[in-house]
Amino acid sequence: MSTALVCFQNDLRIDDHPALYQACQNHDFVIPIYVYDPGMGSAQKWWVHHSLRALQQQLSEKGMILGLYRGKVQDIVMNLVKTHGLDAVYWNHAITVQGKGVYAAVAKQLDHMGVKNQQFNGHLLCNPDQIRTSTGSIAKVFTPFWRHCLQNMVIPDPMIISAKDRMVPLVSDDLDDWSLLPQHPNWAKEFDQHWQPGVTGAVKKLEHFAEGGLSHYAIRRNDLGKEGVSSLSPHIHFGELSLWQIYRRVGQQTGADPEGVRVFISQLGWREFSYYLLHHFPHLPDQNFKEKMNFPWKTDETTLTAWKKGQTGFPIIDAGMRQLWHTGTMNNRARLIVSSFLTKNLMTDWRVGAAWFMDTLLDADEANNSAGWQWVAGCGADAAPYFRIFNPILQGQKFDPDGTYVKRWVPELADVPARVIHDPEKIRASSHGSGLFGGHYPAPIVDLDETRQAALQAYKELTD
DNA sequence: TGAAATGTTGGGGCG
DNA sequence: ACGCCCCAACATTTC
Repeated sequence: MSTALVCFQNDLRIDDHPALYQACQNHDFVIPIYVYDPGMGSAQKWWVHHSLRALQQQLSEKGMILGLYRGKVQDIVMNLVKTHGLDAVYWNHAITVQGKGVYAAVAKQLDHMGVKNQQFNGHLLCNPDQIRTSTGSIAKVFTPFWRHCLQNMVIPDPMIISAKDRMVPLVSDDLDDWSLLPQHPNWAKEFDQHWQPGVTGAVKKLEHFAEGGLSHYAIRRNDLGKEGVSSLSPHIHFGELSLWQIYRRVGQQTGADPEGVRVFISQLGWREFSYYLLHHFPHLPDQNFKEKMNFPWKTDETTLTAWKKGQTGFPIIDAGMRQLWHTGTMNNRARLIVSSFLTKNLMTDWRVGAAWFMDTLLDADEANNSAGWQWVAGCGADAAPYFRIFNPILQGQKFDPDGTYVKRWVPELADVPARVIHDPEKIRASSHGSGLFGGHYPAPIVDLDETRQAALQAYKELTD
């Protein structure tokens, strides 16, 4: 009789889980474990609590009991291996910089002890070591990278595990003891109106999107007032859906507009590109990808706090930041607008914005978040040119023309006509302006034109 | 996955 | 009738 350990990370599913699948194929008993990382963002702690509950249930139905542990992964794994005489340890490749280091050490020690250990790709569509440009260098531009991926991609058949014989539970933590849910105050109280963590909720979202929004995705993804996006990102981040499952599902959707499918799949491509960059440049989260773009960042706690709280006086910015606070997510277009505003109009270091997103976004992801912020700040791979500065008024008028998005998240402006709602000056001049500014909605915290010119000047001096 | 400044064109008002 | 000017509307360039 042989027993294997399977280490779960952000792959909280049981199907299309290569490590779990192999363990179940090769061994009589399988012990799945999850080790908690207290460095996780606050919003994600809420998610992972519920997702682990769901995973426990799913594993239990297959005869497996999820062990929950805190502490150093290496100590925990070695202790289990020695105490229970385990025959093998399996896991999907770690995808964070820290996780890679941790698991490399685990593999080394297991090798040293002569304990079988195997790692699998559970998170990516392509092996990042196999994608190169035609000259053999690391790809730094999205389009050729993604074309190469699409050509090399192999989507495996579904990996479905069968039930194992039930084991006696190991001594492990109780999920409730981790106190992952916020109390006093419970700022996550609205989250469950928007989200159902775990595979069941993930599949519901995938089905809903494939049958509905997918066809119109190419256009509506930018439409802030409509539910045009898939909202799958937290489920993808925690690995409740495999990329292969998503890829298969959208490909099978009959009658879907091929352009919608193509654009949606290309979003998986941007994720893939971010992971590729992080794999080859482990400093992506803390250093400029383009080293020379070391902007003269400013530190201003007052404007930073206004940005975080959605009190900048620019309706589209405030709507985005409040959507983030209330729901743990933000429309991608809105992310571009608020991050351009923070880095360019407020001249705030992109790492400061990235840290706030890591703490508040349910889908916060080291690779995507770092690559995205660097892209906006102009120091990333295939980045927006430094002079591309979004005007929040124009962006609002363009992508939220009837003001639906602003009115939903900034209720102070609910009665302001759509014609003026994105422009603070026009609101002030309208009959609704009196009493609004300086009252319960803030006046703009910066002058758009001045800050734009200042940013251009600062960026220009970098290149001189 | 920009915005603003600058350049060009063409219709219409007007002397 | 004709040239001139104005200025949208659109295109191009620049940041």
